[in-house]
Amino acid sequence: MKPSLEDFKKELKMKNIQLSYQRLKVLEYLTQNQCHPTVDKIFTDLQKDIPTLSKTTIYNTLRILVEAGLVRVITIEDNETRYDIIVENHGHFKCESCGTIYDFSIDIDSLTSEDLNNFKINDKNIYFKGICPRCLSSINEIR
Amino acid sequence: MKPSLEDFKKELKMKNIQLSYQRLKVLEYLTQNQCHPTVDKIFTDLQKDIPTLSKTTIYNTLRILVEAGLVRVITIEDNETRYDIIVENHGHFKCESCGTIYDFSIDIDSLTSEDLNNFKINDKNIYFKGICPRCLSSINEIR
DNA sequence: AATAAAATTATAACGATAACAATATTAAAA
DNA sequence: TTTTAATATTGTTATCGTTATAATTTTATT
Repeated sequence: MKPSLEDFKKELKMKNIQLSYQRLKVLEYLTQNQCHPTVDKIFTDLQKDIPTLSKTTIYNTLRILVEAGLVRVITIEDNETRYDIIVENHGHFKCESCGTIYDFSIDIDSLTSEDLNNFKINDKNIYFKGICPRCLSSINEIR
Repeated sequence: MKPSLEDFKKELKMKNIQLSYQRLKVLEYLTQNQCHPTVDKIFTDLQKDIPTLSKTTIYNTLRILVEAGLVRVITIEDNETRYDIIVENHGHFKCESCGTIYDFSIDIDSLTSEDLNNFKINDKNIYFKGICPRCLSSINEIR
């Protein structure tokens, strides 16, 4: 079951996290744009609505949302940190040609290794890299 | 079968990449220290042997080795890029307490998702986060 | 309405990486 | 072997994402 914006609001209230106008907008943005945006993209897009917006606020808000467990950090490339509203476990595929990040379903929970028997696992991440179908077909057109 | 330093040398020769003294030292370092070092760690350690060493050289060398397919970039945290000599497919576990990165064996090749049927997959990565046994036991000692 | 607490903003600082030009080293040609 | 060209290394500077800090504004509390 997909959590709605309302669910997220309730969860923040439960955790005693104030929902300021800016924070609300960031949360709205993340639920409506599940494209794993960077800080810069979020900032640029929201600035159109909130001209006084500061980038620091985006960083602060995201940190708070991550700590509250509503948002997840996606680290695929070292120079671009992306953010994902947490929906369900899934993997990420990054196209090396166009840069788009795709979600894909995969059963992460069942992933285990005997080597980690005595480890406490808090977080599992999977990401693939390659070429997406759109870029594959555009390469074929050129030939 | 584990590739040796000699194997790597041959591979570089085949790819027409000159093996300068600095590059050799980096390669040696990576084969002897499979602890997923950062650029800074490599630089600091090698500087003891090569006082004139420049950090730029480390960056250049690593880029070349990555392009040649001998070294793999490990991106777990966005603020620390790590490097791994490529041995075989395995996952990485980062301890959130002490920061150590552990390898663990896992069958990455068999990981697939129907969602990616039309995608060309070049690279698969798995990393977990949590607490390692050593840190777990030291926490217990305190209690 | 007054006060305290928290959030936002603007600015400056920081650190990792990349760009650049100058120097040193290696490889190739004479 | 000497000369020349190509490549690698070095040191410096620039860039960019992120964080720290202080001032201002907004929100909550009395």
